[in-house]
Amino acid sequence: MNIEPLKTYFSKHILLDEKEVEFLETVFKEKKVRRKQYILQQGDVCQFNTFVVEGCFRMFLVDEQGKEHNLQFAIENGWILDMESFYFGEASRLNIEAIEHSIVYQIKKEDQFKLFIDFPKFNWIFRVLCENALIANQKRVLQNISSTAEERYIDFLNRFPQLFNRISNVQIASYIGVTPEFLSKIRKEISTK
Amino acid sequence: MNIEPLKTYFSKHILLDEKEVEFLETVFKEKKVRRKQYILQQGDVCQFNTFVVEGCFRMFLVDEQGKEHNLQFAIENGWILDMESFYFGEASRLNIEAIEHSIVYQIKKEDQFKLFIDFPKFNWIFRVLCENALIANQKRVLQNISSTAEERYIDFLNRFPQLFNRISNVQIASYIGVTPEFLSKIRKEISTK
DNA sequence: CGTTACTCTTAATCTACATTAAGATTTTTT
DNA sequence: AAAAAATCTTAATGTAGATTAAGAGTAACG
Repeated sequence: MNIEPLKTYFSKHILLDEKEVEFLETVFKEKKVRRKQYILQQGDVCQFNTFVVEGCFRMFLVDEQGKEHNLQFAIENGWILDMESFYFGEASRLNIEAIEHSIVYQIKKEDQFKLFIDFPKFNWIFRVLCENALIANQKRVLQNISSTAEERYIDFLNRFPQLFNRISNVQIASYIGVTPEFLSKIRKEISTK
Repeated sequence: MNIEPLKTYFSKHILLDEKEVEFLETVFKEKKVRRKQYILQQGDVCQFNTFVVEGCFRMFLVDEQGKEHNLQFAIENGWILDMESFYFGEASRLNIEAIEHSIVYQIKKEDQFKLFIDFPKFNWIFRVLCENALIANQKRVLQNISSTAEERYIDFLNRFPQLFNRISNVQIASYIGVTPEFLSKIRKEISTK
């Protein structure tokens, strides 16, 4: 399998030798996912860690009232999975849906462990990736408990400018934690400033 | 230095050999911190990753209006640091304050890297610790955008029963993202149910 | 041991955001 | 190209939680 995009991605973090690239080729599987298809449904166990080569995904929770809440988006060069379900084999409460026709590479838990054990370099990379994700997540928590919806929206636009024209305001509203109606109001206020 | 508590802690995750324990003894430094003392002040660079042996800390942000927002608590066997500042050497926007008289072990960035490089085992442990922290943080984000303050409070009590009698409601309110007055109202409602 | 500093509560008023509903517009599917 | 589905907006009304203020209780410190 041709894993050129993943090779390019990892090369930005660390130098890979031939053996490592070869191993990546054996453990990652390519998958095409059409718009609106799910790669994880609540109730199922998250079997794969997913690297997005092309396209766009969202991971969301459906609450008791049936409302959806977006936890994360992932586009090119991003990773997406329910870590808890993936590592602990528990049924997931989350869904991952393609927002656009997409191409992903997926790796199974056992292969990821093999990767960490046989090539500690990857354990290092994934630690760093996880730390960066945690830093970003902590900022989001702080923002949720200290900022207004307008501030959160403006910050979202600054932080994910690539997403602005790719996803609907309904999805952005769900990510920053407001209703689409209220986001519409915010956008009007901003535009008349 | 006697790092028995840290040895015990790591032993729960993985078996340590003598060389590793020796190394831990050379890189971790004990520090006593009195109640209300800061081990990190906003504007400074976070120089240490801190393991709590005894006592209790909170990490918080002070917003433009001077209000404090608690991002994290740490008690016995917990870690606390501003990762972004620690790894990237940036000035921190966060504060870490002792809520009780405490004892901690601290490690500097260079030593932590040495630990990761010389003993990949620790790189593994810290990846796992980080993944667990990320999982917990993502749950908190989801809760912030999908649950009421009352639900968040009840969940806090269930998740951190050890903290309930150790920290004030003011601090809990700041963690779940409401004012102390509103938390008081919530508590009243719960008690009359 | 007294004093100072926090904590907790109650209540009145205020505001950010939710809900409901409805119509116009755009996008997607067939 | 038509039909169906989803998006975006506006506006009226409702509510969770903030603000302000004030008093009583508790803990901390010199």
